[in-house]
Amino acid sequence: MARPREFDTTVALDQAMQVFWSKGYEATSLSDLTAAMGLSKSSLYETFGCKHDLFMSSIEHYKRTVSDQVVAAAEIDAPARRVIASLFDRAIERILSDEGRRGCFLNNCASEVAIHDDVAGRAVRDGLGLIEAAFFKLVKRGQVEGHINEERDARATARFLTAAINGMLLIGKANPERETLRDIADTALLPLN
Amino acid sequence: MARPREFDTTVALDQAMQVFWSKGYEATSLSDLTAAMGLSKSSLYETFGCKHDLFMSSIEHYKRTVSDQVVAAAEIDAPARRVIASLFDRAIERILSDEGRRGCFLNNCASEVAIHDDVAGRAVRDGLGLIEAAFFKLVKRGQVEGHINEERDARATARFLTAAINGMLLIGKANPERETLRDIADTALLPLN
DNA sequence: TTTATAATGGACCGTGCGGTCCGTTACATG
DNA sequence: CATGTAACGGACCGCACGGTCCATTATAAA
Repeated sequence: MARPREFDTTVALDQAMQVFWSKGYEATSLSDLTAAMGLSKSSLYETFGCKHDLFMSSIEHYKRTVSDQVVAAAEIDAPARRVIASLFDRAIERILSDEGRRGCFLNNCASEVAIHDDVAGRAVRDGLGLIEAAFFKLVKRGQVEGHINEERDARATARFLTAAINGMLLIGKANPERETLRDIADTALLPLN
Repeated sequence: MARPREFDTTVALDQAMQVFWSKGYEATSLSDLTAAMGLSKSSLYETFGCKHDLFMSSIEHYKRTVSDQVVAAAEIDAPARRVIASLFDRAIERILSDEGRRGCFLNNCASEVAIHDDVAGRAVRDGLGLIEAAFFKLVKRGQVEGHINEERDARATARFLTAAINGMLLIGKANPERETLRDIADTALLPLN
């Protein structure tokens, strides 16, 4: 009956997300998107709607990806405190790789559009909530395991860790130096004592 | 001989900075700038050069402003630890005010342009260095005064505080809730113990 | 093989962009 | 008052943007 889609929608969405992630919303043109996704404007509009719709879908796609990774990390069979430390370590390595310098997509979105774009802002807040939830779980577990100070409020600590890792990613964009990032990560873990 | 300038260059530069700060570089048009600055395109080009030149001047203007404020704060006649805490408090109040939700201009620039624009990136790094330097001074003083743990490395702590306050500002953009920000600030100060 | 159908490429549109240019204006000087 | 000069407003330019539309194409079903 119909000509079948020659492209994988999820793959295309991922490619769109990569572009938004690297360039930001405003600086991304439809040409950038169609080039990266390998389809024409008409197909893009047919499948994903307008630029802003696609942007929102990209955020949701990122949230899915991140939440998968973060849930996976939270379930790693190692002391929770170690897992938290390794999340910071991994973030450092990512910043120092060329690809990682673009930081966290949610972070970028919060910075660029969260104030002016309520819809995107809410999606970003939800996404950050996923990260906070993962940290919360880990902090709780770490307290049970005895490696994290039980006097700390787990919610407050999780919120802090979310802010700290995002702050580190941000600093890393302007100043991708291992020593600086190491200092930030090491100090950020002190409140766990 | 010549018709004198009817506007104050510094004031106009400040107005340009406000626009870039609120909207970001890409989303700011020349019309936005001329409207805010109260002059025409030709005068803008005559006095400030192209959009990117004006953007760089805005960053420098911000650095001057910030460094003034920050130096002033660092010199306040109060225990350094208290000054640090009040810097976080002030940041929280600013985020919760409508105007403050746009965060820190350097922070925004780091997020939006630091990766793709080397010149701006370097200026942003310098600016963050000013903040780090102010924290460094305060930490050192706090250690002498006996309110900050002397075992802490002052440089590492200053770097951490810079990342933490910027992380908090970032989270505040997506989630401007007092309780969350309070948690972040309180926990961020624990490494001083 | 024919037919119905939907994805496709690319021409096309109006708009607003960053940037240039020049005639006009208002003043400091003589 | 006359004149030289520099800042000014705004018309103007080419371009790329986001978005629309439709003839063409390839295929699954009959």
